[in-house]
Amino acid sequence: MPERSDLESRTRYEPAEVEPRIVDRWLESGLFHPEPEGTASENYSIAIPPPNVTGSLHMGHALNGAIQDVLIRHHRMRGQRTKWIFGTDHAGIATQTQVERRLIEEGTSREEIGREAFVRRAWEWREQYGSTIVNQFQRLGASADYEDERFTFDEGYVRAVTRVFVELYEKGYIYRDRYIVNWDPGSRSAISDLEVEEREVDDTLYYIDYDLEGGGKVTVATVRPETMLADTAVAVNPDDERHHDLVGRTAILPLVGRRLPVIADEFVKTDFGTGQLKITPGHDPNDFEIGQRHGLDQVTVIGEDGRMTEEAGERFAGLPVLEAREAVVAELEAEGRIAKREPYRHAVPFSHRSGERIEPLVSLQWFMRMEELAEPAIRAVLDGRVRIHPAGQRQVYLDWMGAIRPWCISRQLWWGHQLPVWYRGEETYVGETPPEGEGWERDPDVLDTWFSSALWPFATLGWPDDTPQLRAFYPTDVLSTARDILFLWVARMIMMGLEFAGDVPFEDVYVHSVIQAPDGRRMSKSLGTGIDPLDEIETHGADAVRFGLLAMSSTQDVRYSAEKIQQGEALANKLWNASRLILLGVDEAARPEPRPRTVEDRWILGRLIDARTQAVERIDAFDFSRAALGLYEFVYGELCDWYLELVKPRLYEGDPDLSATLLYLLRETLGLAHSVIPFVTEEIWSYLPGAEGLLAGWRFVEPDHSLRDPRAEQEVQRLIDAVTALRSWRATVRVPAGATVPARLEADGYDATAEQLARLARFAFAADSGEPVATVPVPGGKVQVLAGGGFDPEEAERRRGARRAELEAEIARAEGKLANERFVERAPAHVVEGERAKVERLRGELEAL
RNA sequence: GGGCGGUUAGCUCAGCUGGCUAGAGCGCCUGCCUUACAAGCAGGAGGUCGCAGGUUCGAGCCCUGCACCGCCCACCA
Repeated sequence: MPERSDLESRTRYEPAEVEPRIVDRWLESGLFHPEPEGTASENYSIAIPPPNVTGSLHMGHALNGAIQDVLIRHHRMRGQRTKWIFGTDHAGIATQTQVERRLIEEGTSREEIGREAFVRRAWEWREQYGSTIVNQFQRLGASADYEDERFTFDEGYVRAVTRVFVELYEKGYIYRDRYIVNWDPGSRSAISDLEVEEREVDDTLYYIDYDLEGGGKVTVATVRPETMLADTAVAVNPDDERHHDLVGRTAILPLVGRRLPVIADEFVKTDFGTGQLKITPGHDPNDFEIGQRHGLDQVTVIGEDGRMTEEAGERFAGLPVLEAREAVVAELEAEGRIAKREPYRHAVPFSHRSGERIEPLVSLQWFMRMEELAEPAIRAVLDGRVRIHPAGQRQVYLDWMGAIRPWCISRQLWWGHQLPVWYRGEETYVGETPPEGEGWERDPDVLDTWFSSALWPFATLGWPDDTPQLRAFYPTDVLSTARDILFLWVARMIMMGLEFAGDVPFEDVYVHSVIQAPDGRRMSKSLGTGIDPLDEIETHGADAVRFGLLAMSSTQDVRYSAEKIQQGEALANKLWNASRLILLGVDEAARPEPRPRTVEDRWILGRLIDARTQAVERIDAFDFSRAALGLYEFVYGELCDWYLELVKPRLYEGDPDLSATLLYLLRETLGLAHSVIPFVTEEIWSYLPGAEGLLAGWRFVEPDHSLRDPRAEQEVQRLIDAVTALRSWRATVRVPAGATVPARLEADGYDATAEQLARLARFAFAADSGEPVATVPVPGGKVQVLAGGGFDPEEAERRRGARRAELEAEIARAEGKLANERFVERAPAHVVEGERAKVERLRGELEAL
């Protein structure tokens, strides 16, 4: 049990000491693991975007973790049965690449040790590193259901993946085809369009002459001369008058001698190059389609190993692509066929995974047709069953879904869900269990990682079985994620959820900011711009990092702000020290209970209700920045700066009602702040008299609106404004900080607060009728400063003059408005009224001066 | 090429459906070790809201054009 002496000695909150033991207490409590009872509509659930099993926490995880945890803790404290579905993704390419790298370091390779041994190594890798990211989420304070952790290779999960594949195959959506794909030489696998990124590259554009049969020539432009070996046609635009006569003729492919028909196709641009285009259906996606339109042959001269094939001819076979390019150019040069070369900068596809340049090639792969699944997923967003925030992302989703293309789902990897497909001669078998009979061979390919991820919200809950978990937590409530996987993952979850789980997978999609480096560049390890959230947690505390990230977050991308983290750190420390003041000062027997006795008591109870109401609204609206900053404002600007200062004398005297009120305020504030800064609030909770169990498991009660007292709130606001005015005056006229200023209060509305005003501003009010030496306007009147208080009369005069000028200018402005008939006529009454009231107020102040 | 978002204090950002003298944090200046916190407290300076037009009684906010910056999508070799 915490000791009072600890509170006395710990004048500074030390997150690094506190947070790890709080994590342990939470995990031991079982609070994060709900029993699957009730219905999904009454419960609250979120499925985490599963991090890569061997990954580690980056800033995006930290932000998204903070966001989801705020939602989860908030709803848990509002009394809902709450489940944060947690687990990890096998992350096909990423994990396989890491394991392969290790093998190469050991002087071997995946080919050398074979598939079985490789998969075993990958599992070992997972055993070794799989807990890292889990511990890191725990360190962040994420209150996920770790007792029910899922992995995309869990037995049940694999069953779900297989079931979905087989059903989609049986429906005819999944098919095998020979088609041009994005071949990633780095991972030696096909990848989907979404895993390709364009990068600007400096290339050379070569102009090559091809002879025409019967005389003449065509000149084609290309950045990849080596692919000419696979040309099967030359094309011109049908409307290009320069080349009309060429259509139907035959060109001779240099170095190879193949006869190439000259065809007409709309794709060819008349204003690029020569308007004559070499057609290479085997190695260019556009040419592939042109080839299909015209029934051209596909020749493959580049193999999956990135080297030229036998078909390239014996001079080139076996050469890596770049060497082949040089060799081809050299031979063309020797034949005098390079008409021109020019430097050329253009966008080229690269693998998002391996970073290598994509090699488009024709390959036999499994594809999934998407239109049928997209249609209901579009409708779900259009009719609001799924709401996407911010709204701009909704249109992006709809546009992409409306133009959806087939998805290449097979990957030539070993770490993944192997296709449930077997072949025997010409026969193909697809099923959840292996086929009967001899001689079947299983397709070696695995599924795109995103295929299994698409099932995450329901496969984690036990689908395809009808489980209590599914009934209690599907559909989930919110999916929070980064923009870059809106198509890759979110859209596919919606499609799969509707098709297989019979409902949308979540009702709200929150697309959060991308946190950029402080200089605006992308945060990345390779650029050296990455900031490790765990380092930040170590130095500033998880509360600070959570607060800072939430305060930074926005509907657009934001730069990482060290100041916001420090603001969070300051808030945690402030709350800790405010709690020390309260806990060390209250009666030992006191228990939390609102017992307002004074105007400031009534005022702060009203402020608390407002703070709480706003927090709920903001969190419900996914406005995390304002939720965090609003909390800061309440704790600093209202509770600490004013209320605690106001009640200190009563606290030192020992007022039992105040003790009860203070403990109540502290308890409610801890509850209010907990979802944002869970650690420091939990730590303080452990010292709070009358607090039972863990704050993480505490249930909010609805605010008691009968505690509101608008008049008291007004009086205290007036007091605050007056104190501020007097402090400002004494600072500018150089009253010594410790001095008390003798004065007479000539203002209304301070019956209950005059004493406080004098104390906080260090003035002494007397009924003295002496001649004032200076006047300070305060709301409702003025304070007449009497002789005896030392101040700088010149400064006082300067201040008075400056203020007078300000007031006159503002009064003139407002009166100008009011003199404008059209304003009085057309502006809403309350605006006009407000303007009149302003003039009156400012005139009052001017007169007081 | 198409689309989306941005440009507000020295820095990072708020500013909701147009309406008090445009705000916050940090930084800066001044003063205070006031028995919760000096990583604190109090006070202060600092902004022609990217540019040019327009609508309106009234524009940081709405409209048009322009200039930069960022992101997404897209099949010019």
